[in-house]
Amino acid sequence: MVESSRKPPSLPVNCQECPVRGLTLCQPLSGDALDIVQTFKWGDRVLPAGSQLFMPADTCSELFNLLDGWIALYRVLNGGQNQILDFALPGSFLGYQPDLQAPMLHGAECLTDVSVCVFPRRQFISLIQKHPSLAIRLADMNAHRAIIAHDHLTNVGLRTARTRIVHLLRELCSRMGHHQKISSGQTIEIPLSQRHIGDALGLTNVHVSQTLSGLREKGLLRFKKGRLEIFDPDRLFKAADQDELLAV
Amino acid sequence: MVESSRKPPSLPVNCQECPVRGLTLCQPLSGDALDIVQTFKWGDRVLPAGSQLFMPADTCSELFNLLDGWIALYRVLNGGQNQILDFALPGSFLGYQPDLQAPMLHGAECLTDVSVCVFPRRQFISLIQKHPSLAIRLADMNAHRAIIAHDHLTNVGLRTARTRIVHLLRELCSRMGHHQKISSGQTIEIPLSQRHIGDALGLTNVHVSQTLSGLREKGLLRFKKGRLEIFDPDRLFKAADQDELLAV
DNA sequence: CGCGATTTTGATCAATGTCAAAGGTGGTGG
DNA sequence: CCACCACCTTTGACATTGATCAAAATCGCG
Repeated sequence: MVESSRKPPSLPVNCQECPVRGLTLCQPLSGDALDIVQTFKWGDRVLPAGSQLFMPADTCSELFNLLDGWIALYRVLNGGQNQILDFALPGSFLGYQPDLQAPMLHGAECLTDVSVCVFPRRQFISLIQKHPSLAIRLADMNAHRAIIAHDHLTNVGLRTARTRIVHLLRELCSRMGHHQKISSGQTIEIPLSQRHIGDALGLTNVHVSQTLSGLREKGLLRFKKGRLEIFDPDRLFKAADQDELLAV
Repeated sequence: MVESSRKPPSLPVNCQECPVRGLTLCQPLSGDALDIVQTFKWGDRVLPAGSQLFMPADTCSELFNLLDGWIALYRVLNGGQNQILDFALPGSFLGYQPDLQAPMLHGAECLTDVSVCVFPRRQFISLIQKHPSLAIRLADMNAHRAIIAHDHLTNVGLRTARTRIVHLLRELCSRMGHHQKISSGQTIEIPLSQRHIGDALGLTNVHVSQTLSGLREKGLLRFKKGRLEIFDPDRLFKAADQDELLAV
């Protein structure tokens, strides 16, 4: 399931012309410091849709900057149930946890073909020690992850299936850069299956399907094969903002 | 609702004898650097149970180290619904978000009498720029917050009311330092009302009450007036670990 | 003693899960 | 080109969880 519109950057990637410079960890670095990071990084890697960048409980010797593609971060319980914690978009910094030696607490599954830039885990602490602006940037990115997790938690804890789905889709649109008004009938590529949506929101795929049908029949949106079409953004998002007022 | 066993530290607090040194942001600092932080901090503050350290949308000129007491971090939706995002225990660093000038995204309500150590927000960035170990510590604490949020999300997204409650209580016990085996009949102070539990887990207070009754009738635990009594820790936690096997 | 907040209980209802089956879709190999 | 297969989506019937509403009981506190 590769998106036609997505063209992977040519590898290896030079930091100076990194396609996600302004979004990543490296964002605060000036020209010289960027060169240092350039020598620090191990290289780049491409993975096909459906593969795993790392799995829960892996001991991982690398850290990653997501250059291109979508990745789902998830946990699994003993019972086999799956919770998607977050969707990582280009610019995300992946694999960092407080204890860098500890096994990973979550997995990372590629939703599309993906390319990443690879850092060695070992020397990472000394790198950010030498570049305090990186450490601060890292603190900010982690704080941002916590905020996104809190959004997500609020969505799952407080809202009904219908508004959960609408809020998730809106957040993804906004994180893709569609902040400005979405025009009626606009279509946006969101490379998720209904199962992914359900796993993110604590719903079954069946119920997601039924709920999406309802939204489609009301003329609000259509979600088909990774393609989101928004018919009535005003009504849709105003209702979602006033929360819970998407009633019948 | 003040806990009898809790005695607030005498104020003002000297950093060298800080009661939560090893847990806070300041943990990596040596003697000299600690003195610098000592001069940096504005002072200490005591708040009564039920008061708000800050509220959602506040523009806040301070940052806080929680010295003593419990605080609930929460969000509210337009509809007035309340989601508790996390419970802050002594050592938590409160108020940091990526944009330090932006209005707070969540509120902080004191669950007990509380004492905090207060930092000025303005010069905070320059402080951590001068002390990279602080920046790294901050990154770690933020990563840890994200992990806790992911635990919480998984709990709410995947589990049934009964296991949600058990897992929450266990996590709180563990964060209070009761890692080691909990003995049968042991009682632990958890200063929450059933409403708080519900607000954290996306359940109504009514359903929390009914579920706790069920657990009590099964001889597993009792939760009464902020006092958790665990009768059968083995059965309780083994079942909770195998997830969902707390059936009837 | 009396008041407000919290907890308990019971009855009913709505939202969501579970199960089962059928239809779509894309990919693969003959 | 077709046949087949795996996975995803849709639909319907039914079961279950948890919400809602209401009222009584309990607790903390002045």
